[in-house]
Amino acid sequence: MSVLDSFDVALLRALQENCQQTSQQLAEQIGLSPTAVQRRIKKLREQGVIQKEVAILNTQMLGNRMTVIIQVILEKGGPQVVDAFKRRMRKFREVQQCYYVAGEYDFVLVVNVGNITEYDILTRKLFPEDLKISKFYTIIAIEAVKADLSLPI
Amino acid sequence: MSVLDSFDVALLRALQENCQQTSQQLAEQIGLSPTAVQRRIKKLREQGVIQKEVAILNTQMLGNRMTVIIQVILEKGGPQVVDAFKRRMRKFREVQQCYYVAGEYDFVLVVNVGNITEYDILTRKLFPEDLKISKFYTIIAIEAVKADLSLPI
DNA sequence: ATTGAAAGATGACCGCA
DNA sequence: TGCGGTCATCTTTCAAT
Repeated sequence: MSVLDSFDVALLRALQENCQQTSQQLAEQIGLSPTAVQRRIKKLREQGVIQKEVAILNTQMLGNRMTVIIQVILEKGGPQVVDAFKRRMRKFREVQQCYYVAGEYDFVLVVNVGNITEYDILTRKLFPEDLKISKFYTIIAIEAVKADLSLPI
Repeated sequence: MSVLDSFDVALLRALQENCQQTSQQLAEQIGLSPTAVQRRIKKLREQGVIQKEVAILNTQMLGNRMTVIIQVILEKGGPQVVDAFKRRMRKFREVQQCYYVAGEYDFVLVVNVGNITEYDILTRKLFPEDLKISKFYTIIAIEAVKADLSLPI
């Protein structure tokens, strides 16, 4: 993995804002030729620095969906319990984010569901009896003031 | 705002995975002609259903950055305090996500910084004396097991 | 849904450090 | 050798039918 120069950083910043810009537009912004921009994008994709390029949808336009934050404490029990939990979380499309955290809780989840009924159904599937969940706390989001994943590089 | 049919939903699902697919690729997946796909994408963008299209970067490839979750309690004091806080959070690139929440806390933030020193500097800027912050609790993420914003539609 | 014109991406080639 | 620039070609988009 080669090191990123200032052109790469400028390019990544621009692509985090909008990845549909033409190489010409990007080229003007960062001061390079369109072809050089393309070559760099290709490389950054291959290296995995650019993980994916995705559409961000407007939650408010898709029925009043709700976001909840769930803090989870697992019953004490080795890394295999933790790993099983991680694998489980990755499977559920409703679990947008899952952080393995230090401190009082073991995991913090950001979950998106259509309504409170779906929330209830989901938690039963996420945390079945046989899974070693000790306790979980739910925080309901009233408003997503800001929601992106861009890195402040 | 017109209602979404099953083609739109299929299209949105695909674009949440990868927004760089050609209209031909998308057309094959959802069973429509490339032109129809283009028209629908155009409309969904104009309507704002597709909010933006962005590159997701690999945190691990950009120096060992850290994610922290911060729970904030404001001092009691009308909507103008809440609004001022929201406006402030939107300004900071390090604040990836900010949820206004119900319950014990007023806000939950997901913050990304380069290291613990940057975290310290940031919190001083995020929560200056004059702002009505009563208390904040920080949770350090050991690992981002999953991090996306795609909606489970 | 098909078609044709315009725009953009991709690859080959040259030059420079 | 690695990287940037230009040019030619192929692909994709987009609007009109």
